[in-house]
Amino acid sequence: MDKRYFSDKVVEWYAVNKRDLPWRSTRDPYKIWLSEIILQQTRVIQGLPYYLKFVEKFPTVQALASASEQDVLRLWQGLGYYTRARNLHKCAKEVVTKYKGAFPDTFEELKKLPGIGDYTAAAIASIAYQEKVAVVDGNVFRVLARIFGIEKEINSPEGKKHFTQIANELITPKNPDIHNQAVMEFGALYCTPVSPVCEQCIFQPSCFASQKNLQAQLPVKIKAKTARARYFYYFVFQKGKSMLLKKREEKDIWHGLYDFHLVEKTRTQNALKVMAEDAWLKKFVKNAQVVSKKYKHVLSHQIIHATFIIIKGDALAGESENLKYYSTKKITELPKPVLISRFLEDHQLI
DNA sequence: AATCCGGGGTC
DNA sequence: GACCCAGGATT
Repeated sequence: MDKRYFSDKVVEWYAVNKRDLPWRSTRDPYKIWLSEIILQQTRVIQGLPYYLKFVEKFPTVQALASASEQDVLRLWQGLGYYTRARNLHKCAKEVVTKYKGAFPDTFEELKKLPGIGDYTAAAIASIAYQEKVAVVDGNVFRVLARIFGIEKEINSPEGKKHFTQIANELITPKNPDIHNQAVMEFGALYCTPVSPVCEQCIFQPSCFASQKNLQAQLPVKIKAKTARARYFYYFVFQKGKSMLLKKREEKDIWHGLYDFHLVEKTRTQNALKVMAEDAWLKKFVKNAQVVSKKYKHVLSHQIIHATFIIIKGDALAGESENLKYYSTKKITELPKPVLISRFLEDHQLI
């Protein structure tokens, strides 16, 4: 397919078919940045309520910068990839302190900020400042691979470089923002990962993948390794209307979020045996009233098998800095992994 | 260059 | 329940 034909047609298609989304009716770089961070690896339908919450609570970059990381994480709760939230906050603070509250207006300068990589820098530079730089996200990979029959792997450095070059050859000097959004929207609404709507697609007659029936084979990617299994034993100490919570500070999943005292094993074990083997926990075995409940939590690269053991009664004496009792009311205000939230709700503990 | 971070959707 | 999606940071 001719490149110019594609660019013209996809922009025409966008004018008619684009969704009406709140971040598309603003020129505020702050709101455009916020939407782009939220939409990383996240569908519009899932990210939209979070965007609205953030704009309402933090209408400006200054408001976000002066918030605590706790508040930002709590508002982010449930979205996943929590590094995005920590970098969001960090970035807001940098914009205020290093750029006097105004986002930098070039691709290269934007990339220096935390949480802003190639894709997000291109999105902000083009959408907020009309810089002629192509965005290359999952939608772009897919649309270009299928329509032009590009069989390079999208998750290799060479492949990524190749797609970036093609995307930048396609982009029109006039309205690069519209062109970028058009390709992504087309990928999100028509040229979808599974079951693309080729029958109604304007490019169907000249689409490489459609002609050769290779929609399911394109784009090509190196397949990921299988997830590793982890076994978490959570000990839920209840003292009246309080529970013992720990802030996760180690370099691992759920950094900065709160959960219970945790013992990790490499395989399934009896909960009481796990207790007996732990120097600190074993003294609670004899007077513990144990209520056990198992959960499985599937992440991209690991599978968490969690067993929750409730220990009732005023059992604990030694509270430490990152392990202490929180009232039921306070717990609702803390950022927690979904697994913990689900457990607390199931047992009506909050 | 390889690996780590999560949600939800699809079949 | 297995598989898919995929931007940025870290190592």
